[in-house]
Amino acid sequence: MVKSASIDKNGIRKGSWSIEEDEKLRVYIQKYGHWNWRQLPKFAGLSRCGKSCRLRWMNYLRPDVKRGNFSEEEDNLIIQMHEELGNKWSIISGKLPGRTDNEIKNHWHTNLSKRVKQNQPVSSEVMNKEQSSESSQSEVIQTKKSETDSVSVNTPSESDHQQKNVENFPSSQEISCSEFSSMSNDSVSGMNSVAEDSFSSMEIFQDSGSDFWNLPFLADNNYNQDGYESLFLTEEGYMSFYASNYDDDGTYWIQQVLQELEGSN
DNA sequence: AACAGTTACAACCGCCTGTTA
DNA sequence: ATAACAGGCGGTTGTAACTGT
Repeated sequence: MVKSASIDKNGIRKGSWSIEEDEKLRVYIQKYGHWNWRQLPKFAGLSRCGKSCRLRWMNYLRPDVKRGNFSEEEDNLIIQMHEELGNKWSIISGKLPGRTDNEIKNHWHTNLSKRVKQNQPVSSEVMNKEQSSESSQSEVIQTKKSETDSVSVNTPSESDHQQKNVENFPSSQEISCSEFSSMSNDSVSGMNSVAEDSFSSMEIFQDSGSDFWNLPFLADNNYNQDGYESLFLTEEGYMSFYASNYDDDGTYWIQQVLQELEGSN
C-alpha cells in the first residue's frame, strides 16, 4: 500500500519508511524535538530529505496520531466543514484531534466525497454497517502495525544503532540551552561524525541546485548556533504539548465544533 | 486458482506563506 | 525592501491489499 523504497540520484531514500527509519526518527524527535527539519535527518542518521521526515512524523509517527476508522461524528464533522471551508484540510484536521490533514484528505476522497455526491443522507444504520466491515479490516491492519512496532522497539541491533546515534548528542537533561550554545567545536564535530557515518558520500550533493527540501543538511561548519538554542525540548514538555490538545477520543471537541457550525448557520 | 479492477492510504511534489537577516 | 530560508498545505501518484469475475 506504500510506495516501494528507492534511492534517487542524490542518494536520498524515497518511498516507504522502514521500521528502522521510523525508530530513528521517533527516538530522535522525542529526545530533541524537531528543531530544524532540514538538518534533522543528518543528525538522526537518516538518508531522507527533511520534508520527508516532517511528513512521516506529522502523519504517522506523532504520538497523538489517532489511527483506525473514522467515527460517525468525525465523518459528519468532515462533511459539514468541507461544505463550509472546501479543501482546507489543515483547518478541518485542527478540529479533529488526532487526525492528520493527509488522513482526512484521503478519507474524503475515498469515502466521503462519493457519499456526498450520491446525496446519501448519513444514515447511522448504513454508517454502522460500513464501519463494522471497515473496522474488521482496519483492526487487522492495526494489529499488524502494532506488532511490527513492538518488534522494532525490541530489536537489539536496532536499539543499539539508535543508542549510537543518540549518545553522541548531549541529553536534554544533561545540558541547558546556554550550555549548548557555547559548546565547543569538538562537541559539534562529534555530532557531525555520527552523521558522517551515514553520509560519507555527502559531497555528491554539493552541486545540486534542487529544492532545499530534497537535500539533506550539508556537512558544512556554518551551523546556526541560534538554531540549536531551541534544540533541546524536553520530552515531557513536548509530550505535554500534544497531550493538552486532545482528549481521549476527541468526542468532546467534535460536539463543540458541530455546535459551532450549527450556530453559524 | 488466476487474473483484472478497485480501494485505501502513505508518500511525493510543487507552490505558498511567514520569518529572518 | 527584498532575498533566502523554513515550514506548511493541497493535489497527485504509486502500490499493496482487497474484491469480483
